[in-house]
Amino acid sequence: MARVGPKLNQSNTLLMISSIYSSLTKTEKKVADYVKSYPEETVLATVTDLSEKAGVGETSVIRFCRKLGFRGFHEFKLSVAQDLVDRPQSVVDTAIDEQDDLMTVARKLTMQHEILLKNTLDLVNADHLRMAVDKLLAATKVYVYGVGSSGITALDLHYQLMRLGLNVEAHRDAHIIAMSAALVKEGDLVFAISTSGSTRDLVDPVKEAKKNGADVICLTGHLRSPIATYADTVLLVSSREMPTEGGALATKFMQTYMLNLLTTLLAMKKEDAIESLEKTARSVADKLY
Amino acid sequence: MARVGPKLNQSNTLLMISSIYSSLTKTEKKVADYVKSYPEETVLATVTDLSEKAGVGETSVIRFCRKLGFRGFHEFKLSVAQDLVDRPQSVVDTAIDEQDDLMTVARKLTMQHEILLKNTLDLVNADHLRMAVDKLLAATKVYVYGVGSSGITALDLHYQLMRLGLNVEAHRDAHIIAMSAALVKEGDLVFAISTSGSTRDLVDPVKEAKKNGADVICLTGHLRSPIATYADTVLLVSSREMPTEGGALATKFMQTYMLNLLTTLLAMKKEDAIESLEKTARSVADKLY
DNA sequence: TGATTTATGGATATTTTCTCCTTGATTATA
DNA sequence: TATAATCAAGGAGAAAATATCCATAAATCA
Repeated sequence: MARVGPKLNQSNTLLMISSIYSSLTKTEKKVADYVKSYPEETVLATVTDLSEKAGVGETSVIRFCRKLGFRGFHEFKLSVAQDLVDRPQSVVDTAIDEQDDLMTVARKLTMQHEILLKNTLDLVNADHLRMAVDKLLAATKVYVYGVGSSGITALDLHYQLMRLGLNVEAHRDAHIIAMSAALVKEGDLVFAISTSGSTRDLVDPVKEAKKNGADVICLTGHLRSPIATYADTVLLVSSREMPTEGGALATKFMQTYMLNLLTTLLAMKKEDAIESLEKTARSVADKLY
Repeated sequence: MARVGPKLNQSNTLLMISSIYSSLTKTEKKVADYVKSYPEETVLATVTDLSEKAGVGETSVIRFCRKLGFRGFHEFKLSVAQDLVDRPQSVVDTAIDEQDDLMTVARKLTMQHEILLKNTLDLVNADHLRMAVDKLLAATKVYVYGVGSSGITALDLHYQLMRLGLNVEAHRDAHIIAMSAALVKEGDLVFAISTSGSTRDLVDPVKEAKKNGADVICLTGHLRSPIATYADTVLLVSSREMPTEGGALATKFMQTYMLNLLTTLLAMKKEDAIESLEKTARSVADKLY
């Protein structure tokens, strides 16, 4: 018979079976029935397995595959396997439900994170971002401040800037931040991280630092917050709370993204960036098994 | 080690190859390279074909498949076929160029992060994730360990678990980790974070902790790494080989995602989770302007 | 350096796929 | 109704593919 057949990775084989079902012989229909009922088992079966399960001869199985347009049993199985991959659903509600199973939660959470990413991209202000990069590269010394969850982000930024070879110091103790800010000089850069933008322990030191002549960049989720008012450069991340709960989760994630963006741009602009990265990587190489 | 390996129709095999790439032998890497470069050809090839194309013996091809967790070449091909469905995206297409302007970099980086998210979703092993959640909730005390960049992630996890009301402690000093691990008891849970999975300062304490009867969860980018071998539960995130090519950035980002997933699931399963979150939020409310 | 482990591929065994051919059933035709 | 012609179906065994075993080479260790 003429080869009507599907090319791998194109049409839906299970559907195809239905469409030619009426043109199949009695025996071939048995095969078709089994395959449609148990596609997962079919994918793992051999010709002999399938012929037994369907109650037909092996030859009939092969003929069935040929009739569908495949070169043999092997190609047929490959195609059924591809049908089993769940394709991305177009419209999905990403709100996590109490009784969602684990993988559903994972999928929905991934989608939520994707949406957050897109939102933050919309919030990126090219001028402020460029300023931030230039100021970081120009600064005599960079002081990163943050408390609570943002304090940990401050450590992340410190880690990344240090690896790029910048002169940087991070603090997440309110008292030490206050003292540090009292000592900054012109040419220094303060990088304040605060999700709310209203944290006293950060707002006061930022005011102090500005008075002392330092430049101030802030990373926050709220544009109209005290800290954004005092800062010279504002990096904004999406602060929209996630449906389930934790704004904290979303915020941390978006802060990480923004730091990556910043680091990437810095690495592109700083000549010896790659060299610094390699040096730091080598320095811990012998700590591996 | 626990078999995390790929179940058909679940994880992304091409990605899995990248994640264990460093643990492959020279010959096996040849096979991996060919498969990653020509997945379409691979799906239609026989063992002999593939061994010739890759320039290795047939046996090495079979061994390669087994190493990935498949029963044989057949299952391996089936899984690669499934990967080829509807996945034209790759990080390569969004490679950042030297002369890209700032917003282009931002857009490309966002895309890269989206792809990373999807990739890590493919790597999520439901069984291990469920185990991780249950063990975290059941543990008398949770010890989070990490050094370097992963040490900062350890602080993040500590922050999130603490807010959920768990009994948790985090360490990122190699000596203190070693001492802490020497003192863990049955009923305790060690949560080890290591991108490479080969960091001595973590592998040794993990061994020690296991000897002392503690359960071990690890968060790593490499499935076939020492730490994954010793751990009872493995949480895998998408990893990239080259540290200079943004590997470190990607890792931090994906670790954050995985922690969010874990935290979300914990919050869903733990009765007084919301209450704990509210309590901790109120406790810092008066620190705002 | 010699000993021991690990990696590798060729020879070969085993399994699986596929072809050939016989048999039985059904339909068409005289 | 008998006979020819066509078609469906499966078993036997050939062909092809996969997997195992084992000898050898390479790497690592003591």
